[in-house]
Amino acid sequence: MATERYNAPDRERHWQKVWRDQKIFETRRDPAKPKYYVLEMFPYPSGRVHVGHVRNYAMGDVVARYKRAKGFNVLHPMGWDAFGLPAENAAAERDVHPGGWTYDNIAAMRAQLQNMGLSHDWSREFATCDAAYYKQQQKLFLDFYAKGLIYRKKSRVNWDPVDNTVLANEQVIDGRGWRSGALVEQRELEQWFLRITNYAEELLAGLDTLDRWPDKVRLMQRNWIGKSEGARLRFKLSGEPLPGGKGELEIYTTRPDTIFGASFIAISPGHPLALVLAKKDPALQEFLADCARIGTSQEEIDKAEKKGFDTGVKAAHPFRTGGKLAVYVANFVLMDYGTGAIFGCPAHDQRDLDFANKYKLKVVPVVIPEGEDPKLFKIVDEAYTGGGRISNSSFLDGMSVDEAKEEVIQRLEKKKIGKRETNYRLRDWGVSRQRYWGCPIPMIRCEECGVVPVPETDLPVTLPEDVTFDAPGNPLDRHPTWKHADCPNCGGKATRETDTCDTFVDSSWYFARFCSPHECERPVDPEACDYWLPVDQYIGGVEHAILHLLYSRFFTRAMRDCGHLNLAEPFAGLFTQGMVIHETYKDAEGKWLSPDDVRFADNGGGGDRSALTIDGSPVEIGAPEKMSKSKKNVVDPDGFSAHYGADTARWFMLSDSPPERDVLWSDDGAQGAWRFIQRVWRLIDDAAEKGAKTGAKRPAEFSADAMELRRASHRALDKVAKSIEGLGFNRAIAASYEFANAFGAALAKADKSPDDSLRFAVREAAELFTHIINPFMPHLGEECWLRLGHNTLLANAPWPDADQTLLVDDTVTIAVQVNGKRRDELVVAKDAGREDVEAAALKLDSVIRAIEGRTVKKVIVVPQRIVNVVA
RNA sequence: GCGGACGUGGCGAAACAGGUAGACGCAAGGGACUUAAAAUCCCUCGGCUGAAAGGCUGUGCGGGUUCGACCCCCGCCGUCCGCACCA
Repeated sequence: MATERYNAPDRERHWQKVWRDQKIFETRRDPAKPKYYVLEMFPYPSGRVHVGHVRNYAMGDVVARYKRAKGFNVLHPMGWDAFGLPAENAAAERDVHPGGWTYDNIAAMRAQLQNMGLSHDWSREFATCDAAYYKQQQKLFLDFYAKGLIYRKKSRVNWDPVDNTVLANEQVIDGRGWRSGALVEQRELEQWFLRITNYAEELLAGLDTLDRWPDKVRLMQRNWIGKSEGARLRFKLSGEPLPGGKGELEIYTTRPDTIFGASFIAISPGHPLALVLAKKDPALQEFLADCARIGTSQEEIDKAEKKGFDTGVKAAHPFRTGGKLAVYVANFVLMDYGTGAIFGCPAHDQRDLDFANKYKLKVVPVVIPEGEDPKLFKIVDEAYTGGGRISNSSFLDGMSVDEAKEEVIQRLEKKKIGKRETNYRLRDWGVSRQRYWGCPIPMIRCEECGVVPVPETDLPVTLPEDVTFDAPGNPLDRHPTWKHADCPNCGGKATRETDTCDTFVDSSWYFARFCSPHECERPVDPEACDYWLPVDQYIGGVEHAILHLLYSRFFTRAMRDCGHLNLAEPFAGLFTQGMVIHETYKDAEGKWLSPDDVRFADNGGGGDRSALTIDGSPVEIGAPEKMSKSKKNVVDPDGFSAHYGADTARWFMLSDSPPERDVLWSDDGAQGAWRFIQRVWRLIDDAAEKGAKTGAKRPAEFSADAMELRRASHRALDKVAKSIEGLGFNRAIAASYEFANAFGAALAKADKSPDDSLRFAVREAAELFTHIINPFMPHLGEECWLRLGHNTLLANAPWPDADQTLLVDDTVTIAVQVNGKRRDELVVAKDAGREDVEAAALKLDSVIRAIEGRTVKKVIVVPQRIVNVVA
C-alpha cells in the first residue's frame, strides 16, 4: 500500500496541463445533444483573485462538470468586465495607461483562475475593453438609437468645481469630492438615456415567468419597477397671485376613491407653477431656496420636517360645487414622479394627515372600515389606509374602494378632466459618463445637422492611446485631435461625443456575446444564441439583484426588437451566493491587523481563544466580516492553493454553509478540508489495492457486508446528484463525508475477510466515490481515476446512474411513540401491514411500561414512518 | 415608515407534503500508536438527572390547532437585507 501523501499542488498542475492540451472544455454547438449554459458573473480585473471569486466559480464549476458528466453540451465561458474607474485611478496614481494596467491584471487573474482547475472554455474569452467587443456595442447603440430607444436630455450630475470633473455617486463623500474635498455642486448636462421605461410593463410581467430565480430578487425588481395604477386629473385654479387669475393644475393619485376627502393640493417646489408664483412672492422664493438646501442623503430626508407654503391659490373640487382647496407648495412632493402635484386626503394617508394637522386643515374620513359607524368614525393622528365602505362622498356613498375608484375614473373621463393612468417608479437609464476608460458613444455633433450617428462603416470609434491623466476632467475632451471629426451628413466640421458608456452597458449583453465571441460582422450570431440561450444557471452576488440583472433583461428585449435575439429572458435560473467572511483583528492601538500577523495563543484547551501579534502584544479578535482591504481580513487564495491545492480551497468554500449564505473562512475549517482530501486519497488507494485482487468480475451473490456497502455507495451517489441539481453543495459534501465513513468501515472489514463479493463492492464503491467527489475536487478525481487503473480522463466519463433497487431497504426502522413521545423503535419489513406493525408495537416492553395499564384508545400507524399509541 | 427573510448544541449546520431533532463538519475532552512530535485510528460530546438501563427537558418567547409541531395559525421579542417623502 502506498503511504505517500497526495501532493496536491504538483498533481493539480499536471491535470490542468492535460485538460488544456486536450482542449476538453472547448465547446461547440451540437444539435444532437441537450445544451446547458452555466455562467458565473464575470469579474472586474482588479489584479488579484480573492476567495469570494473562488467560491463563486467553484459553484459554477461543480454544476458545469456535473452537467457535462450527465451528457449535456455545456457552455461555461469566462471573460472580463474590464472598463471602469479603477483603471483611470491607477493611471493617475502611477503613470500607467489604463489599458496596459487592465490587460496586465487580466493576465495575472487568468493565471490564477486557471490554477483553480475550472472547466472554463478559454477559447471564448474576451474583455469588454477589447475593440472587437465595444465595436459591436457601438453597433447596438446605433441600432437602439434608430429604434427610438435612445435619446438625449438634460440631467443633473455631481460636479466637482475644483477638479472640474463629474463625479460618480460613490465618489461623493459627505457632499464633498473624494479627491479635492470641495463641496459638490449639481450641474445640468446633456446626457444619453436608454428608454428602459418602454419595457416597464414587460419587465414586470416577465418576473412571473422566472420560476428559477430567488423570490427575493424578483420582489426587489418588482419594487424597483414600482407599478402603481391610478388617475391623472385637472383642477381649475383661481386666486389673485396667479398670473391671469386662472389656470389648471394636473395631479396624479392612486386613490381617486378618496376624492371627496381631499382637503388641500400640494405641488413640488420644482413645479412650474411654484416657479411662476415665486417670481412675484419673495417669501415663496425663500421657501423654495430652503427646500433646495435639503440634501438627498438618507439622513437628511429622514430628519426633514414636512413643510408647506400656502400660495393663496385655490383649486376647485371637480365634483363638489363651491368646494375650494388651498394650493400649497410642499417639500415632500417629488417633481419627477407623476405630475409633481397631488391632492391631500388626510384621513387616508399618513403623510397628508401629518401635514393637515400641522396646518389645521380639515380631516374628513371617506372610507369607513367594515363594522364601524360612519357617524362615529374619527381620524386623529393615524390615517386609515384599509378597505371599507365609502361615505361622505355624494354619488360614491356605499361603494367599496375598488368600485369607487372605477366610478370616479369613469366620471373624470366623461367630464374630460382626467383619465386612468399607470405610473412606474422606474426611470430611464442615463448611460453617459464623462470618463476615458469606457466604450465611446458613437455620436457626432454638427453645428449644421445637429446630432448625427457615426456611420456603421466607421465603427469602432476607438479610444485614443495618447492620453494623460495628470489633469482633472475627461481626457477625451482635452485630447488635441480625437474629438474633431467631419460630419457624416454634410461633411462639415463637427465634434465627437466625448462621453463614454456606463460600464453596466458592457455587462448587459456579454452573456449573449459568449455564444459567438469571435463574430465580427454583428454583435451576436442569432443562430448560436438560439442554440445556447438562455443561460440555464447564472451565479453571482446578490448586490447585482437589481441593476445588472434588470439592465440585462432590458437589453435582451431591446436586442430582440432590433433583430439580434429571439428571446426575452436571458437567465432562466439565477442563484445568488453569499459572501466569504473572516474574523477581524485589531492591535492595542485599534489598528487593523492582517491574519498573517496574528498568532493564536495555545491556552491549554477549553475557554476562549486569544491571539497575539508576532511580537507578542495582545490582539482583539473581532466579529467576522466581509473581507476587505481596509480591514485587512483578507485571505490570499493563491498562497493557500500553493500549499494545500485548489481542490482544498474549492471543497472548503462549498462545505458547511449553504451556498446562499455567508461562509466563514477559518484556518481550522480549511485544515479539515485538507485532511479530507488526504483521507479520500488513502481510501481510494487502499480500495484500489484490495479491488485489484478480484478485478471487476461481478460475483453471482453478494454477502450482507457487500450489500450494505453497495447500498451506501448508491445512496450516496443518488444523494449527491440530487443535491447538486438543487445547488445544495453543503448537503452534497455532508453526504460525501457520510459515505467516506461507511466506506472506511467497509474497507476495515475487507481487511479481515476473504469475502470476494465484498472486494467487488469495494472496487465499485471506489469508482462511485471518485465520481461523487469529482465535480468538487476535479484534480483529485482524475488522480483517483488513474489509481483505479483507468487510462481515460474522468472529465470525459459519464456520471453513473444509481441502481434504484439499492436505494430502498427491505426493512425500515420506525419510531414508536406513546402519546406523542418517542419510547422505542421497531425494525419491520418495508411492506409490513398496519395490523402487524401495530401488534408488534403493542408488544414492546417499553410501550407496555409507558401505557401503565391505561386502555389503548387509538393506534396511529403511518407506514414506514411512525407508530403512535394513544392511551 | 414600507416590504422581505431568518432565529435549532460551544460554532457552521442537517432534518421541513406535520412523523425518531441535532446527520455531516469544526472546536473541545479522553484513549491507542510513537522516545517524542506530526499524521492516523478509537471513544465521548444539547441541558438536567442517574453507577447503568433509563427518566425528565429541549428548535427565540407566550398561546393555539393536531394522535403528533423546528415545520401550520395568532400575538410578542430579536437579528439581517432591500426600498425609502413614489401620492
